[in-house]
Amino acid sequence: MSTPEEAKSSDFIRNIIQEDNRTGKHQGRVMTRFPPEPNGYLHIGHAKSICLNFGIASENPGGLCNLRFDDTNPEKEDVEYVDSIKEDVRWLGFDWEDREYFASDYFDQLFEHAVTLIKKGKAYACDLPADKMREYRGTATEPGKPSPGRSRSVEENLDLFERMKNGEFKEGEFVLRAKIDLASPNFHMRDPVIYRVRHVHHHRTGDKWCIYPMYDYTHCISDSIEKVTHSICTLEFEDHRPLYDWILEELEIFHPQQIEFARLNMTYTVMSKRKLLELVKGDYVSGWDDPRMPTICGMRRRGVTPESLRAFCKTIGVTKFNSMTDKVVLENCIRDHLNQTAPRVMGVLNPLRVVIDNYPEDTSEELDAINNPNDESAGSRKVPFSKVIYIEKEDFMEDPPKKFFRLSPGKEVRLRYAYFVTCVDVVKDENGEVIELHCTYDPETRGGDAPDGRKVKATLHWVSEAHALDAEVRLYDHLFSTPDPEDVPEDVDYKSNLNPESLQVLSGCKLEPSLKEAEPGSRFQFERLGYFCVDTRESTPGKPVFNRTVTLRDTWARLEKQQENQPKGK
RNA sequence: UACCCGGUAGUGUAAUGGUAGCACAACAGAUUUUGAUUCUGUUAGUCAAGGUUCGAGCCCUUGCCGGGUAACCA
Repeated sequence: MSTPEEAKSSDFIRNIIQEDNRTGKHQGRVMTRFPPEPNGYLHIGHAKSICLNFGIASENPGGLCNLRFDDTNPEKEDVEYVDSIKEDVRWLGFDWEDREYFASDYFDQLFEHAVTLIKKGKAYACDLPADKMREYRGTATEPGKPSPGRSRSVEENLDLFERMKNGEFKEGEFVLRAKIDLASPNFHMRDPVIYRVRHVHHHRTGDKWCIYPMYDYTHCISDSIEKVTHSICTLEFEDHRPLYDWILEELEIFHPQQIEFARLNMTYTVMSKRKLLELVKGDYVSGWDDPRMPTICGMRRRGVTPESLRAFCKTIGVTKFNSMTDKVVLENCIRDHLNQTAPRVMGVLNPLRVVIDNYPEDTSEELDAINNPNDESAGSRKVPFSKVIYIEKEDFMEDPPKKFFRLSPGKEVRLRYAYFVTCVDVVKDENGEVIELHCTYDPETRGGDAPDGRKVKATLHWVSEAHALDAEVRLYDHLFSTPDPEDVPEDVDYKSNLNPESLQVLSGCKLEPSLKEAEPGSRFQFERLGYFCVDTRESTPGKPVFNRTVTLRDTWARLEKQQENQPKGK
């Protein structure tokens, strides 16, 4: 028996591993790794990779997944990113125990292996400048031509590489190249650079090195050192696999299998680190953790749960096909989990004052409200009710269309957990805008049921004016207004697709008083509206701030939209 | 352009030569003190052409379409 949570999910990668286990390829051992470069914050695409790598490890007996920082480019990397990555992986619910590695920890071994390659005549020092090297590499139809350094002797190469390490050369003066095949149709095999000179400080190794290994060279050896059995990466590395294999074969060391899968694309957002960094640096968003960002920290701040992110990753699957996942799939996973776990409360975002004419003055009463209909153990709470309350502006229409069930003159509705009320008067300001309603209530309907069995079509949420907690509420919409913001003509910047209305800040929202004690980060369902959480950065007891994580499904809004689209409706 | 990879309902994915299934979306209905949730039902798919086979989404060939690669980034 298996619960839905642990239901088996299979994909082509898991199938390969299963087959390897069956044939005893690695004696049943399964070792994966999550290898981020610490040059940015993790986003939901990384979550897919994290869930894949850690998930596979946990599904196999004795399986392990390492966290390894691919930190071979000190110019772009920083400890700030290292720390955030660790926090995000942990928050997502995964544990790498003591297996926290850095490619930079392997710099000595990497150097020795390069010496081995040189001694085998499989690597050489090359002093072609970058632009010349590009030229010498050839084109799609023409093979590359050998650089002058290609024929250097082993001794000379050994000496040159040693001097590169010792800092005798300026940046760009020399590189170390693998000697493979200048005529290969695969450009990565046309004598790729494996070491370059960089006189820069590294966030971990300090000034010890002035030569740094390249990704292709570093990654396969790092995997090998860690005895990774299955090295899972994204599709753009497919063309690198022959190089990955070549290096390990020449070095005659443990040979992991590289497997590529399609990275995640999602509608209404961008996923490239470069673009996300641009949005942060250009102040298009408030930071990496802006709740509109697809970053893990952004979604965390928005109120998304790790459970729903994991469920999402399971839902989208793993393939080699480039696809675009609809954002509603994510939203659905979020609603799914929050619906089970979030306590219900009442909050009015756009308050409309309602005076209940026949309710006694200077008194109030406490009504029982259920905390979570999906979780009996969540219990109930008391909500204060009094003569003046607020309801949502949207819940009243003076001249309602046919299917509008909510409040309008003469209509009776239920106030959730309270009473039936009937609208008897509408107060307007000089502009004709409704500013206050007068209602009467039926004392017999206390708690929300009519003893005479009469029904109402709508139940409204409300907050007592005298007891209300004032709060700021931030409503978020898609960061971009088009489903595929990167799909722009060549002369157009993707940022022109930024949604100018992605953030809406509401102040003077009225919340039920129980929310006074809400901890930063805690999540609630505001009944009939959506899921909200207390902002972890800017909310204070004196000035509470709530973020809307996601709306509830809203059939009425959809109907309204349909009517708008065909104004000829009956 | 050369090379590599891919193409299954609107979207995301199963089917390892043997009944094309699931989820989301959409639509219709039931229930409902959240127009939520829940439940039921409906719509809708193998890129194309040829070949192999008793049998092809799956294998082969060609074409079409999409993506990737051509940094001293990862």
